[in-house]
Amino acid sequence: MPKDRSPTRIQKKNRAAILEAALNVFSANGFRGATVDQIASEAGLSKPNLLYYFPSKVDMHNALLAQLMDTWLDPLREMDEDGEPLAEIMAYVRRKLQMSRDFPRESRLFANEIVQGAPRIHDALNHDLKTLVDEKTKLLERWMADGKIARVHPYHLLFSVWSLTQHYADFDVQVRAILGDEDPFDGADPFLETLYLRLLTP
Amino acid sequence: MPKDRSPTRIQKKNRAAILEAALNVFSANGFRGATVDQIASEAGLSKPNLLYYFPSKVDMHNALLAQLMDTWLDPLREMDEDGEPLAEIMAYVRRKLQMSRDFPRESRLFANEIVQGAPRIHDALNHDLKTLVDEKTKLLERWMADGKIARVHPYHLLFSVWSLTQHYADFDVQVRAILGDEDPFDGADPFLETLYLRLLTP
DNA sequence: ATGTGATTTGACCAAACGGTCAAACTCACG
DNA sequence: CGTGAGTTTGACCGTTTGGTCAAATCACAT
Repeated sequence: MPKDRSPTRIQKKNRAAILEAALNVFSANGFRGATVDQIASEAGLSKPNLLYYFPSKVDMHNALLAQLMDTWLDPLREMDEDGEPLAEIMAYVRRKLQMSRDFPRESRLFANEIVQGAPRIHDALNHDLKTLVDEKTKLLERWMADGKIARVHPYHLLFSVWSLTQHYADFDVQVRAILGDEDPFDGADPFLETLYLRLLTP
Repeated sequence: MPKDRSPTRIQKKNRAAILEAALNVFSANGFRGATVDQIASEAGLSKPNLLYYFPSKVDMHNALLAQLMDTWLDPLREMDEDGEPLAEIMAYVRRKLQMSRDFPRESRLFANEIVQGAPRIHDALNHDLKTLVDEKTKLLERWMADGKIARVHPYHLLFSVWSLTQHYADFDVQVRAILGDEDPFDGADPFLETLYLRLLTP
């Protein structure tokens, strides 16, 4: 087992390679669908070598989810109470859509986990996510009370942002089956712009 | 193996029980995450007995997906070109949301399949779905050209309906983590009503 | 009741799985 | 170069998995 000391050059390289491979395999097959052999082969390492860096399959999965949770909530965290309300929300939507474009595997990792009941991240949902969401919905409600944006159910407003943006990553196969060669994001960007402008302009 | 003749009373009962159990297990764990033993135990039958009715795990999964594909596309099929455009679309959204409420397991079965690249229903997406969608988007474009509804990208309009409605079934755990005791659909219904009214009113 | 086909099951199998371990190899550093 | 820690692996283990099979039981038409 690698020591707790500062990681060696080799440790850094291999840990990164393993997490990269694990992300590919977990996001494409779900936790139970992924096999350690598959991750090992994708990382270019032997199976025992993998388990030398991560004691078990669950550990790899946890490492990915933990590392990801923060990144995933960042776009919402950045919504600024001092900014122009409508512009802040539109920017949030744009950041979320950008994450679906740039990190589709991460999005599918979450989707897999949540569709199957989130057995491994239930706590994070009820604490980290719930806390942040409650803070930001208060902000949204203030903006609505001030007449800066139209009145809608703030929780469902957030749900709509999540579902509309993550759809392009999670249901990519379906989207491409319909669109053919057309780049999904070329159309998604102006569509969401229009949608939220019409929905939220007071 | 049961004969091809007209199914006996016992065959009907057991096939139904198996599909019901399989739907529970597949939708909660994905294809690879589900085990035949689990389905058998949930159906109250022995494993060999299960495989007497369905020759393999894949066959159970296929039976579910095939049986489901039609049901799933029905709400869109019912969108009537002779109806009032805006009302037709709003009714479609309501039907889709109702399906998320009434058939969350079916929704998650699809979600699991598509998030993981739809390996088993690629063809159905490219034929059945694509054909129906192309037919209905032509209708939407006609309505837009006639000024009956606002101009938006028709494909992305359909994506938005799918993602916004199915979100309540597929991401149920997350939605409930945020909403607490509040019934998700109580808020979803008026929210989507408002959203599509504002988006599509010309 | 009896015979025939439909139904059910305990015992079993080979492959795939997550994980272990001792032995071998490599690297960095004095 | 030598040495000790860090790294790698082939062989192996127990369990789980999808699936098989022969034998036993059941349902029902005659």
